[in-house]
Amino acid sequence: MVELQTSPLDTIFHALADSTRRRMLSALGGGDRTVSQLAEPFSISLAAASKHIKVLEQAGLLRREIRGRTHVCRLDPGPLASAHQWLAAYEHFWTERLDVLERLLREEDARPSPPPTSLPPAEEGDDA
Amino acid sequence: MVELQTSPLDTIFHALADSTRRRMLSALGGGDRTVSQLAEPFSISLAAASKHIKVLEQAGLLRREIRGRTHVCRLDPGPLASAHQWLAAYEHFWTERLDVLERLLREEDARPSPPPTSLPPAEEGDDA
DNA sequence: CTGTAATTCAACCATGTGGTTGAATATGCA
DNA sequence: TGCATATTCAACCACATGGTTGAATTACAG
Repeated sequence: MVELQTSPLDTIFHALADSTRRRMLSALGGGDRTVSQLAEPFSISLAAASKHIKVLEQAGLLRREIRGRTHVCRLDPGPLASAHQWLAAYEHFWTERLDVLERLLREEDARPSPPPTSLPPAEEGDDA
Repeated sequence: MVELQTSPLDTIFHALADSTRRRMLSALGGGDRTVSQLAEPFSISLAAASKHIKVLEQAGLLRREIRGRTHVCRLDPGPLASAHQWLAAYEHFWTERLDVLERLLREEDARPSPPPTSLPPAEEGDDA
């Protein structure tokens, strides 16, 4: 496939698509953690945990400060904000449910094919 | 690996971790679309597009109504709301940046290892 | 120096992913 | 009936993913 164009959002969402990594982020939400501390709750090898941490790091969700022989990891919320922002574009779809119903009832006649409403930050500029 | 426990959030974030699928969601934001309509902007086979749509469907992001020989797809924003909500737990990390700085400056002495603050909807109950 | 602790690296494995192509399955239309 | 349209299915391929184990690297401690 060779995937020549991987957008930041691809990487961020992929990093979030694993519950081990999400729980690591949760832990980091409580403060800085070393690699071993992040790995501790899971019954996987340190090497496996190290790979997960690298995925988070490459998604920009985690900054690493090497202090002697231990690596201290800190949450970087920036990419989470990006993801949150992307999702926010769809917010009205789940918040204005009753509103939509109301609007439908208010309309004089039903349009057979409604003109595309289109999202503000979407279509081509989706990954920008 | 056999992945015996896949959480909904795993599936949702995985579905979002592909720009083709995100752009399909964008299109659906503008109204219902058939499979061919969703596939049209992309230079991939219909079979490949069909697979993407199935991923979105299994994540619950898309509902399909079979109308004769065409499948009409509709955006289901529910799972987007879940993802948005999960991210919202981290919102203060990117909104209260200056606040944190201020708090640090206000503190009398630096604690060497700060007591874990812990996130409200996180840790074990991350996927619930 | 020597041992141990923290972490990564490298090689390997099973399975998943995203793509292809060609055939199958309906459905609509003349 | 017969053909075109819309979509999926099945088999295949290259590569990614998440896990393992064992060795390498680096730093602290006696």
